Amino acid sequence: MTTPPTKKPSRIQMRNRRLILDAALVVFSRDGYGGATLDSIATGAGLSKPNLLYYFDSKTAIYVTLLSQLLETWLDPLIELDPDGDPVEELLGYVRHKLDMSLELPDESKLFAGEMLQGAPRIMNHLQDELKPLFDRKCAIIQNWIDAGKLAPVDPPHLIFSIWAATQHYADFGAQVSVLLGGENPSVRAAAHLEQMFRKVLQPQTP
Amino acid sequence: MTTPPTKKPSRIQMRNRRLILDAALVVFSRDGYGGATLDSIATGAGLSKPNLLYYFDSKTAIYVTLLSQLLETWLDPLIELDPDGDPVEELLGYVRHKLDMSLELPDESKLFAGEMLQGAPRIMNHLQDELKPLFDRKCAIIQNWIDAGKLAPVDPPHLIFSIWAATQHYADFGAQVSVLLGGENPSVRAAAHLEQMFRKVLQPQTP
DNA sequence: CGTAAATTTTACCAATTGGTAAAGAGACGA
DNA sequence: TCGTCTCTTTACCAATTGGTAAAATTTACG
Repeated sequence: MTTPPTKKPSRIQMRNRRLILDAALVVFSRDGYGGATLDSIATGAGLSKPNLLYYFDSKTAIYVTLLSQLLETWLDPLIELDPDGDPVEELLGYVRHKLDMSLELPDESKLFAGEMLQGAPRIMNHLQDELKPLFDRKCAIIQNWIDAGKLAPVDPPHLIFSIWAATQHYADFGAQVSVLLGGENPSVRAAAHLEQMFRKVLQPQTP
Repeated sequence: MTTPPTKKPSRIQMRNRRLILDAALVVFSRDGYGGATLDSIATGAGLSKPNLLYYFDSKTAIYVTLLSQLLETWLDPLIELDPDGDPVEELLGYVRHKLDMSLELPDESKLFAGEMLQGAPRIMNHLQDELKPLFDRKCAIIQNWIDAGKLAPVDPPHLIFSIWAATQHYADFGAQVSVLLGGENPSVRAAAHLEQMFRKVLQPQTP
C-alpha cells in the first residue's frame, strides 16, 4: 500500500527511506508542496529520481508519510499534559516545550503550517482521527482544572490555539521575526515573554 | 517596468487588472506560489493566458503586486495605534481589528503567511523598507506607555508577535480550527478569548 | 560459489508549465 | 470614414514535470 514490497524493511531500505524523508522535509518546507520537485528531493537525498520512486509510490506518498510522522512528534508534548500535575506549571511547561520545538525544528513546523494553509487536504483524516480526540481530551482536563479553581477561567480550546499560534510563530514567520528584530536571536526573550504572558493568563486570581 | 505600456490606466485596464488580481489571490493562497498556474488564474479571471501576460509581465509580477498591495492593507490598523489614546483600549482595539481581518479576509492572510513560510524571498525588501520602521515606531510607543505605568511591563516586539500570531491563526490554520471545534464558527468565542487574554496581559497591576 | 531477490541505472514519455510571436478585433478621435 | 492605438486570440515552443519500463547491477544467503 505504501511503498516497497511488503516485508520487513532491510537496512538499505531504512537508510534510504530516511535519506529521502530528510531531504523531502527540507524541500517541501522550503518550496511548498506544489513548488517541490522529485528531482530536487532526489538530489538532496543523493539518489536518482527513479530510485526515489522505488521507495515511495509518488510525490504525494512522500509528503503524506512525512506529515503523518510529523504529526506524532508534534502531538507528543500535548499528550504529556498531566491531569495530576500543577495546572499552571503543566501548561507553562507545554508552552516552553512547544517553543523549543519551533526554534529547533522550524522546518517541521513550516511543513505542517503549509499543509494547513492549503486547507489540510492531505491530512484531514489524520486530524479527525488522531488530533481531534486528543484535543478534546486535553480541553476537558483544562476545564476540570478551571472548575477546581486551580486555573483562571479561560476558554480551553482557544487557549490551546493561542499557545500553538504564539509558539509556532517563531518558526513559521521566522523570516519576518528575524527582520523585525534586526537579526537578534529571539529565543531568550521569546521564552521570557511567553512565560510571563501565559502565567498572567493562567494564574487564578483568588489565591 | 510593471506591465502594460506607460500611460494612465484605461477603464479596461483597471477592470482586467482587478479581475486578474482577484483571481490570483484565490489561486495563490489556495495552491501556494509553486502550485499556482497561470492557466488557473486566467480561468478564474475569465481571460486567456496570453491576455494575462498582456497585463502582467510574469507570474512573479502578479504575485509580487498582490503581496505589496496586501502589505499596505495589512499594516493599516497598526498605523492607527494612537499614542494619545488609552493604551489598553488601543491595543485591544488592534487585536479586535486584526482578528476581524483574519476572519473576513482569510485568503489575504494565507497568501502572506505562505510567503513568510518560504522565507519571504519576494518581499524581503518591503519588510525592510516599510514594515520594519513602522514596527520600531510602534514598539517605541508601547514602551513609552509601559514607562508611564499605563501598561503592564511586556516585551513590546514580542507582544506584537503574539498578537499577530494569535489573530492570524484563525485564518492561516482555519482548516485545523474548524476540525477541532467541530465546525462551530469560532468568531464569537475567539474574540472573547483574545480580549480576555490580552486584557490580563496588558492591564497594569498597580492601579 | 551461485543464484534469486533487492536495488539502481538508463532511457524514455505524455502532460503541463511559463512564456512568445504575430495576426486579428475593438475602440475612438480627427 | 479612416487610421491608429489598445486589446484579444490563435498558434506555438522549449523546458520541466511526475512517472514508467526494463535492463544492469548489488546484495543476501544457502
